[in-house]
This record gives sequence, structure tokens and C-alpha cells, in this order.
Amino acid sequence: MPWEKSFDEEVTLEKAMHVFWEKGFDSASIADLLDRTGINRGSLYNTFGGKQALFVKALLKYDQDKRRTALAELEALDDPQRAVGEFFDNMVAVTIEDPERKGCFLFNTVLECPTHEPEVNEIVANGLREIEAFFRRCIEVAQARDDIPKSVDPSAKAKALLALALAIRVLGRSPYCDEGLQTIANEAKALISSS
Amino acid sequence: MPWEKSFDEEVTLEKAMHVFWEKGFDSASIADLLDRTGINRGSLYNTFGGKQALFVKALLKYDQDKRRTALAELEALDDPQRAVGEFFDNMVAVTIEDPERKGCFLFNTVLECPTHEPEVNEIVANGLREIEAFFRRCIEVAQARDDIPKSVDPSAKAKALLALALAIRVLGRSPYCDEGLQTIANEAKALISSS
DNA sequence: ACCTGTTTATACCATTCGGTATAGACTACA
DNA sequence: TGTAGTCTATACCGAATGGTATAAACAGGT
Repeated sequence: MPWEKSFDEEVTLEKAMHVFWEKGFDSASIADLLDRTGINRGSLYNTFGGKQALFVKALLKYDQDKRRTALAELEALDDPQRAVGEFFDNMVAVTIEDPERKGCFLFNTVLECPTHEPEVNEIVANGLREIEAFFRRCIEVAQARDDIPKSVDPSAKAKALLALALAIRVLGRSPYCDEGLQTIANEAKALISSS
Repeated sequence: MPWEKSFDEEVTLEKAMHVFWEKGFDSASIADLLDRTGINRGSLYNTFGGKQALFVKALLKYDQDKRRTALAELEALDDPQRAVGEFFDNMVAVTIEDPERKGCFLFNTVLECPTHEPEVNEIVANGLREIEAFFRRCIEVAQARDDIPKSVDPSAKAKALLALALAIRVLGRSPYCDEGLQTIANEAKALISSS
């Protein structure tokens, strides 16, 4: 190795991730990516391959660093009701606190699916599947502990929770009132407590 | 008037609407709009002003022709429970039947809000507000008729229904299974029937 | 000191972007 | 039959698009 890279690939990828996260694939230009990462044009193509490849890497990083990590932490609580509650409260807090109102990179990409490569669609589909599975497991465990009535359909309720989570993140990007987001989150929590 | 327009402005606007609906503002190019409307470059700028102005007109047309019309029809049923039920069933049907998977133009634009002019944000905010108000009125009327328990908070449940509706339309653009959409719709209906 | 291999910086590429200007085609009215 | 007024077609604009090529700067191995 005659020479070392002057930038950290992981740090750079994270910066690129934020660009795609904010703007989406089409609206993020190479110039944007170069500006925000600070790296050189050649370096970008050498290291990451190109815009499309960089997007995939960025989305995978988000999926790994944010979604997987967050779900794993909640699951480690070993308290399903609290896990779901914290999931939604955290989500609302993160949404409101972000001055850039980026929303969730994964959910944002859901809307772009029709124009994306199958590879991207696969990452999105897998992410949605795992979030839903997380909710389903929460419900099933709570049922086994008699915290939730057996009459509740875990699969159906899990889908509803996924839907509400997505909506909170999407509405968070728009001029929808912030208290409304918390109200929706509370409805989500109520979904698996009383009924 | 020395000469008549060779195209119907309303029909052309509808075609343009479909382009923005499919692709969103940024990804829809002037070339796309010219191709799909069939009109001339000059005609587009003369008649509609430009890309931005055309987008606003298209979104307003959608809001008028689709959202307002649909809500008015449902409200005319004078049967809140059925109105909400049909709202969600129709929504799932329309989503699944559309081969282009465009979703809902208004909901799609929610995600683009951060990059849009205040004028567009205002249209979006108003649309969301009115959909939520529709749900709220449905609940309140049903409560007045003792079809829904008074313990239900109309405002909160209306927000949850709005969220579920949005999620169905957004998920409909992705490789999320179609049966799942109907499941979410059923959960929405259940929200205001039992509890 | 001289290669070797990698990273830089920069110039360059064709294409497309949104938007404008101009010239010609056309109909209605005088 | 002008002629006025509005349409269409097309050429054109500078800027930005994603992507490539080239050449200099650099550190390690021998």
C-alpha cells in the first residue's frame, strides 16, 4: 500500500447517506454528494462505484445502523409493551427534534420504489418485513404473558402498527402539527393495550 | 379570437397531473410533460406558465377532482360507519388496481414538502386537514346516533385513520403485499367500531 | 534513487435540464 | 384582401446532469 486514503470511508458514507436521506435519490446530485462529503469526484467513483451503487450502500448502512440497532435495543428490554411504547415515543421525538425534517430514510424510499432497481426494492421490502415482524413478536410475547388478550390477531395488529409508524415519519416531513404525531403514537400504543 | 386552441386545456392539465402523480415534481421533466400531453413547448409555457405553476395547477385539480369529490360522495351517504368503511375499501381497491402504482398524488406530495414552495405546502396541509375533519365528523355523527361509544375521542381517532389511509397509499407503491393493505384497512374500520 | 501503485485534482464528455426567442402557420374580422 | 392576433414548431440558451480520462502528487518497497 503506497498511500493511505485521506478520508474515512465509513464517515464519508455516512455523510452521503444524509444527503440521500434528505433529498432522495433523484434530487440528490453528484455535486451535492461531493460538497457534503468533501471528497473528490474521482474518489467517489473509485471507492463507491457511482451514484446508484453509493445509494445502495447508504441505504444498507442506514438499515444496519439505525433500524436494526434500534429494534435490537428495544427487543433486549424483554418487555413488549414498553418496547412498542418506546418505539413510538422515540419515533415522535426524533421526528420533531430533527430540524431538517428528513423523516426515515427507509420509509422515504418506500415512496420511490417504483423508480428504483429491484435491489433497492428488496432492501425496502426486507426492512418493512422486519419491522412488522418485530411488532408481531412483541404482541405474541405479551400474549404468552397474558398482558394482551388472545383475541388480538398479532399479524394484523403488527401491520397496523407498521402503518402508523410509517405515517408518523411521513407526516413529520410536512406541515402537519407536531402534537398530532404524538396523538397518532398514543393511538398506536392503545392499539395493543386495551383491545 | 383569430384562432382557437388546438387542445383542451382541462384534458391537457389532467395528463400533466398524471405525470407529476407518477414521478413527483423533480423527477418529472418538461420533456415528459410534452410527450404525455402532446402539446407544444411554447403552448405549455403560454398556457400554464412553467413547470412549477403547472404542478400547482395539477395538484389543485387532483385535490378538487379526486379528494373533494370522493369525500363529498361518502358524506352524502349519511351513514358514517359505512362511509369510513367504503373510504378504506375503495382506497385499497384503487391502490391495487392501478398498474402504475401511483399511489395518491396528495400523499405522495406530503413527502416532497420540504423541497416545495409554501404554496404547495399550503395545499397539502389543507388536504390533510380536510381528510382528518371528514373522519372526525363521521365519528361525531355516529356518536350522536349512539353507534360509537362516547368514550372514543373523535379528534384522536380521526388522526389515526388519516395515518392509516396515508400508509396504505404509500405502502401500495412498494413491494408490500396487497393482502396486507386490506388488513390495514380492516384494522382502520375496527378502530371505530368496537372500541 | 527509482520504480510501483494508489489517491488526488482537474479538465472534459455528451446529454439533459428548465426556459426563452423567433419565425412561420393559421383563422377571424375589417 | 389585407391585417391583426394567436397559435405552433423549432432553434437556441446557459446551466447542471452523471460519468470518464488524464496527469500530477504522494508514500512505500527494493
